[in-house]
Amino acid sequence: MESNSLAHIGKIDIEAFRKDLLDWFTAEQRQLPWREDSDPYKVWVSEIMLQQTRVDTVIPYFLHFINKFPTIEALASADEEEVLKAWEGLGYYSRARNLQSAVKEVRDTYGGIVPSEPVDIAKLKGVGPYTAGAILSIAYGRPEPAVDGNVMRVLSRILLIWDDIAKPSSRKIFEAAVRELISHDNPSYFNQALMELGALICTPTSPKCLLCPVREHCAAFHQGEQDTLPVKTKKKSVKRLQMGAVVLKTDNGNYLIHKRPSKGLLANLWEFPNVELDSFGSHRKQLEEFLRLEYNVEAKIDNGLLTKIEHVFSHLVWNIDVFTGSVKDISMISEELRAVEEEELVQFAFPVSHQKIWKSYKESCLKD
DNA sequence: AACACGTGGTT
DNA sequence: TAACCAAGTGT
Repeated sequence: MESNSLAHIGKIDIEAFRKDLLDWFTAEQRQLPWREDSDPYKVWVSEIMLQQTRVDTVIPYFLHFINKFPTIEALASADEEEVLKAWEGLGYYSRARNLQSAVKEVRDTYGGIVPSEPVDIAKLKGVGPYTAGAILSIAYGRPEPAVDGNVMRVLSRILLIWDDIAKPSSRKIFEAAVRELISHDNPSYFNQALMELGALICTPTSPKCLLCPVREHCAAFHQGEQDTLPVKTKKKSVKRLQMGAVVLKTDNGNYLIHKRPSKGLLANLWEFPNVELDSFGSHRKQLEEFLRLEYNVEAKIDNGLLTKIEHVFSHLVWNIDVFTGSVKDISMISEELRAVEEEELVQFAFPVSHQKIWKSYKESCLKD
């Protein structure tokens, strides 16, 4: 990390590198909804959505979200339920809650103007070093580094940096590199160009070096190391949990749904009642016991599985056995449970696995 | 520092 | 198909 991580930076013709990179971006950049103007709020929303998420996935969510919450004021005054519903299916739901929290902070503390000072913007919830640099450079033209996975991959190759990019401590090496390389005439294009190059040309596998506008500046290309960089250690394998879930119909035709806790996995999203199962005894009995003890609900679980659903997260996998069942008396229903009509379900934000549960349930109803 | 935190596309 | 990947942040 040390001083020799950036040994190759002195060998680059920085002026020529900037020009080649910016000329390429000017000619080849994709037309994306968040590139139509540099409204700091829209830049902000796009950057949060793009965290760990593909451009093609984000586009429809961004269009809908900006249409529904066009301004900081609109988002700040919205119900959290509405915001989560607009985020449904995007994943990493704390992004949505942190974004709304930070937007309220901007309304209340900064007069509704996204702060343009690094120390201020970095305080906002959900705005880390990358997002701060992205907003500052793209919306305000400040020469701040915006180092994401693309930038680390691209610069590890151009500058032949062998540090492990999976280590948090490596990011500052790349920030130091960007501070030396960045165009002060157009920091916005420079940062976006580095990311666009990573997305379109300098890809994780099979980089398209023969199409690369800066290959003559690239140490890895000259040394034939483009396929060995970046160095990135592997993460450990995920844990598997056996879950049981149940679509529970009340005697007056409503369905029981549960709101998840405000912290942790899928926070504040709604779901069908579910619990981790052990391998001893009947899954039906375990579910009935869980419903009685946890929610004070006396339920009859039907014989036979409705379906099995696999829900893959970054760090774990749920194998969900899905049942159907009925409840007679919900007078003593617990707080986090709601009995809602079928038509009302669309108002609630569900994780993808529970959307699949409902879809499967509706398909099974058609057969009767 | 290491791990939690979603989802869908690719290899 | 299991593993990996994609414009990271919070704790």
